[in-house]
Amino acid sequence: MTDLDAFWPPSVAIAPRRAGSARNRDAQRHKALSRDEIVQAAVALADSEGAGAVNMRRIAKDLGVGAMSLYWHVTDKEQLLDLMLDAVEGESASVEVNSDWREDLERIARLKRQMLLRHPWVVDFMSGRPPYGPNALLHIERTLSVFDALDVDTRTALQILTTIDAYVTGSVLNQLRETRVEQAQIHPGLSNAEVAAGMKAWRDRLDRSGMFHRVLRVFDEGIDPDAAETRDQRFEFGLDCVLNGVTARIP
Amino acid sequence: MTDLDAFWPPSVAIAPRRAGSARNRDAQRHKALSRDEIVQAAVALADSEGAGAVNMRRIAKDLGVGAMSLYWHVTDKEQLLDLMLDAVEGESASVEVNSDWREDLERIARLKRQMLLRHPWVVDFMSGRPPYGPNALLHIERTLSVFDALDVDTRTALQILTTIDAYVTGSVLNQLRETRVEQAQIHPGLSNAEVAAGMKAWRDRLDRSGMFHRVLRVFDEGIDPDAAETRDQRFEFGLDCVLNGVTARIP
DNA sequence: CTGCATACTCGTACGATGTACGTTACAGTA
DNA sequence: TACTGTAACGTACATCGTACGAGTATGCAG
Repeated sequence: MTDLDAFWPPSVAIAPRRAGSARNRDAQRHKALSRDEIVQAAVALADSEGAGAVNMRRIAKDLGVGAMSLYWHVTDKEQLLDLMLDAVEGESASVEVNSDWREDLERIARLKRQMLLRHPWVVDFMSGRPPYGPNALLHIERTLSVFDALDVDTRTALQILTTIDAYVTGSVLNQLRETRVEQAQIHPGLSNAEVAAGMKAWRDRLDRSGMFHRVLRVFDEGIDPDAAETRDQRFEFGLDCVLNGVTARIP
Repeated sequence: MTDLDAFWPPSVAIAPRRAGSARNRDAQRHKALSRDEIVQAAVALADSEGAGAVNMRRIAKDLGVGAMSLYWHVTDKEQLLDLMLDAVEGESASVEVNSDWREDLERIARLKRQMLLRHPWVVDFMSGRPPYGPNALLHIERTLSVFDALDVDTRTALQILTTIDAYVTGSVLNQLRETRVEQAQIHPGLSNAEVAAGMKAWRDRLDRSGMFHRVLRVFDEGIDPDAAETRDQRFEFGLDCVLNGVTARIP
């Protein structure tokens, strides 16, 4: 595995990894800690306990080391988050690309969605973080190859990719807003009947105000905009729209 | 102005506002604090100094009040963030709707984008928060009216709206990833030449690895995927794709 | 073997933050 | 005057990021 750290853009200051030089790394193999290990422990923690559980002391404990030991390998918690994000981007960097551009773009979109659903904390950390880490670049390189055989200029190809990416990201973000509120709701331990009663009371309040005729139609037609069963299908609906629109840009 | 608090869904526990009853509110008018004031102060703070600056002590100081006074009107920081989000959703709730559905949907999308760019902290707080506050409902009600004269079933209408919303949100999120890294970069005070040199060195590193032929094409064609000048135009490209795809769903 | 530099590890401590708890202040009522 | 409900607030504590510097292990030069 090549050292990908060299491929961070200059706008991101990724300090060189502090791991021992090749000469003495053998001699110190009994030392467990390395930057990659820290990143993976942090990812595992975020996966299992959510973004909120990610703190330096806890990561250190999971690794069986002191909290401050981490700071030899990463400069910051911020940098660690950057590394975490790029690490999971690597999961979809080797997506398969065939000859049918539409199928390829669909596969890329679904793969990215699955990645985001596997690591829901990504959307919590994403907002202020550099978008072009090494693995993200690998992913872009890979997905650009979809257009190799097509007569599409580079700029358009890139715009198509970012359009799809925007849809996928936004879609997962919305989905997570739904599911997390649901999960938070399980906690108080209400019976199904109580939940239904709560919904009905809400519906009636909206009704009495007279301001929500159309929203009530959604309600009364039995459409649950957050229904878990239709989540994939709703994603596919939007993806289909986006790709249909993209078709016009591809000869 | 009606009291919109009644319209929060049952999955969200919004405690009744603690403001004095109508009877004695007059008598205590000299007391400054109210929930709305707190929310507005928090929004103003987030607007001017970013999501990171939002903390209870600071909000209280801006209001000239003790930190713990806020907790009479708000149960949580979490709840305050919920209220902040819904408050800014209200800004686009009264979007104009005319007869041309495509123009309407474009206007709605642009308005939401402008709102998110005006309040960039929204994307920082959005992820785990309830999506259907009162103002969000008003917005949905309003935008559903686009389909009034069209022969589109409710479910499809809703899916079209969430598709567009997903694109807009994801697009702004990606844009903010770009701009924030740029702004962070201004700080060290490098000269233009130094920045260019850094970019060139990065390009050469990518080149030497031989793994990034297509990414380098983007580089060498002078395409800056984050160029500020083309940001609106890139948004419009994707929006156009999405709406073209939506057209197939509308008779 | 001794001394020393390098490469790490980690304990302590400080400032920032959310907020539980209890107290204080004041208005209205009786 | 005494009592009650509303609201503001001061103190204190747990949790977090991390600066600082001391401690330890290893390899090497003499």
